[in-house]
Amino acid sequence: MDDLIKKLSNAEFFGDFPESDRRTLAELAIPCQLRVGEYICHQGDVWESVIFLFEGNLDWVMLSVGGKEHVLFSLSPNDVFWGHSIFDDKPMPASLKATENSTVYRWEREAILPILYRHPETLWEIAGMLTGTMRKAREIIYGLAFQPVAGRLATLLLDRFSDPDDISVERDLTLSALASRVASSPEVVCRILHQFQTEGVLKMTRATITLHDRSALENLVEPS
Amino acid sequence: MDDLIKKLSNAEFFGDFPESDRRTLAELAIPCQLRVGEYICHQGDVWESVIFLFEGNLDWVMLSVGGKEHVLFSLSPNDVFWGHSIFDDKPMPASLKATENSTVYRWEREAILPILYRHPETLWEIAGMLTGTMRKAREIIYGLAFQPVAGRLATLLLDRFSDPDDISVERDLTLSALASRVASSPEVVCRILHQFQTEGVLKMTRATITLHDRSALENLVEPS
DNA sequence: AGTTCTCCTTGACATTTGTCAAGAATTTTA
DNA sequence: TAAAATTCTTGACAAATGTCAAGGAGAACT
Repeated sequence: MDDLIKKLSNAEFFGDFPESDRRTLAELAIPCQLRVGEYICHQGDVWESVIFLFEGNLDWVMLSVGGKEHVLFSLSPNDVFWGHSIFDDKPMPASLKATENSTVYRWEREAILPILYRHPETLWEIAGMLTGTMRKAREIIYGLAFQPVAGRLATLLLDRFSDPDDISVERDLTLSALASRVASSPEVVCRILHQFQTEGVLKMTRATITLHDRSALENLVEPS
Repeated sequence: MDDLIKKLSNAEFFGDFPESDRRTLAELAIPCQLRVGEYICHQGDVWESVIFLFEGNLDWVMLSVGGKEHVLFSLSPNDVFWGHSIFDDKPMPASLKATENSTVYRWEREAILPILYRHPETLWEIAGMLTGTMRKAREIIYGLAFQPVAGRLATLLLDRFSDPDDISVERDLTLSALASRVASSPEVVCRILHQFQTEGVLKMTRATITLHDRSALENLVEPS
């Protein structure tokens, strides 16, 4: 419990609350343990909750009628996520799925609203956060509308190699996982990665990917 | 001026304000006349404004490096649009372009904030509106990630034929305009429309499109 | 009426992407 | 350690889409 209060002090929105409010929050929090593959919210459900990801990793994933998945973004420890339904009472447009065993604390809308009302400036922060999410969505649309799979994959890789000094990263995502992030198939992703390797852009082993030519990837993003 | 005040009373957000605040808003409003093809805000600019579309039509359009355009949605008369920069001071992710000669009233952030602060509940409405925009974005991503061009076009047509009784609509969008809404090319759109016609789904003349088989379009949306 | 311009239409072709299938490599489970 | 399951890899092929080019049809302008 004290652990939660402490973590909340570094969280978005709640970090600026007075200690007493964080204590109240911690008392009201509903803890949830999720195993890999489990969902905390399902696309289509009305889900009027806020969650704080204590530990683990959650993917925000869209499911198609045909059974395909598209992962739009991930939540990392310390992230706060506001269910869409809180703001408009409508069903959730995607699902939250655990990709690791995760610990989550959840608040129902009715529980958290009274606390929120004590901090009107938080509403501005929420508007800012929602705007940020819209910007992320815009980037995804841009990629899908204007870029081929190779370009989207390049963007994804550059994101993984965000530290300019780190030339090597673990291959912690399977080809299927990569594919569901660039809206393609594992086979196509496999081919493109090997093509990158052939061109000397990177080198793969089963466990790692080593980047040899960062600028080649950067040029792939936004070519034409 | 009185005309503006009257129209504002039917607008989102401002409609619930007391008359006096609407009057203040009208006084602070900066009127803008836009001719077809002109922009009121450019992708990349920091644009801390709110606008009210008095008359005309604006497209929210994304520009690619390669010069292509993707229209995500349109604003109609009486719509209120909040520039992203208002909430996070960052550059706009897309542009607003007039597709008809339009009359717009604009408020700078600093002008409108004091009024907004008098109505805290408006911030909830804004959060709801932002959530609605995110839902729209989600639909676009869904279309791009999971549906072929024909499916996206079917969605667009069904939207135009929203009234079940109206079997005929004007062809007010050129093939290029249609293409930029489904992220494709005019040629492909042309072919698909003619294919629809061949299949008896609809009938085109130069001026109108007549729908003959609504369910065929509905089945195209979400096939697999 | 004629010219100019934009838009529509179509064919042909290249490129990209999706899909199926099969086998190899690796990891997990028993 | 052996068996089972998953993941990776590749080839072959089909389908979807993009692009170029050329001509026709209509609208706008002079």
